[in-house]
Amino acid sequence: MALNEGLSIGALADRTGLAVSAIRYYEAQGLISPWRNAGGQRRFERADLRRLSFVIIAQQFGFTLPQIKAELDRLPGGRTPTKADWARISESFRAALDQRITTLTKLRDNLDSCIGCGCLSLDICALYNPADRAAEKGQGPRYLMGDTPGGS
Amino acid sequence: MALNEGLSIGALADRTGLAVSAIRYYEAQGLISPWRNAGGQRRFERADLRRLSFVIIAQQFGFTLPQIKAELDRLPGGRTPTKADWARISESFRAALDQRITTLTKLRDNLDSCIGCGCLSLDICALYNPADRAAEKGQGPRYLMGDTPGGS
DNA sequence: CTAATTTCTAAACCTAACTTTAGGTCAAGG
DNA sequence: CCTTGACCTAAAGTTAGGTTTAGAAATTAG
Repeated sequence: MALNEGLSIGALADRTGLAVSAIRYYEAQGLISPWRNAGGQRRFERADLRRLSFVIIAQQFGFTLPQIKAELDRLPGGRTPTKADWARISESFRAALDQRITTLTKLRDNLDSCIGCGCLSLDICALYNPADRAAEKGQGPRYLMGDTPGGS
Repeated sequence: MALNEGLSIGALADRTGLAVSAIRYYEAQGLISPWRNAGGQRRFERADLRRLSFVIIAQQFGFTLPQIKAELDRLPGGRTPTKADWARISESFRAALDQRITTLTKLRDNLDSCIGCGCLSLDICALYNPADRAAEKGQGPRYLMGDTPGGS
């Protein structure tokens, strides 16, 4: 191994725990931009490793890939997040998390007040909440347990 | 409208707020079993209305349709949930909710302890690699990360 | 009775985030 | 040199939870 040739995709997969196919997919989505060696194979730098860590973490917070890309793109000069950036981004994460926790807790409280009532009535049950459900339209899976974070 | 002919699918859609297509889909998934009139059209009873209410509520709790079906199927005699059943089922819901809240809260605490650290290091960041990442039931590998001590 | 709604079925389409497959190419070991 | 094994691309497949479409039959309104 010569100088600093960077990591191969397989090595990166080993270090991140991601599948090779997932890393290629992330590149296709514009989340990372590895360079290519003479033979056309991808080579990754430490910056890519960091960006991927960021992706993995942000996903746990429920952000979609476009949202994560937007966050990375918003960094001045398209940098990889530094300590200062991270502090700013954390605010957004924290807010999204807080909101999800609040939503779930409210749902649980409704459940508690409903245990034993057995009503399941469309008209009066607090658990049945047409107002919230009416909002969502369109195709695709309903992952509507609470809210999709992100925004702004 | 003669005697007790039951609701048409459109009427049921109006009462539940569900789309007609969704109701047909739920039937295809075995969540409800309406009868058919002479012309082959679906007719729904109040029991179906209740089952659908149950489905709607359970979905808000994040249960998948197969899980919901399992819950409905487990009722003695395939009944629609009554007050007593509901109390029992609520336990299960409550537990699932509690766990979800716990997970999110832990994630938030990790975030708090990480704000300002800016590490995003695969090896030491607490946000990266919560035990949950391996437990995700997605299609892909998503395996556990062993520590990768040592450099590139 | 006729026109306008509803409803019927089956199959195709939708999104998100990937994986799998097919058919080659590159790189490293013996 | 030859053979693995890792890598390449493009396209199609996967899962969840439905929606949309097309063409035909039933029901309802006037």
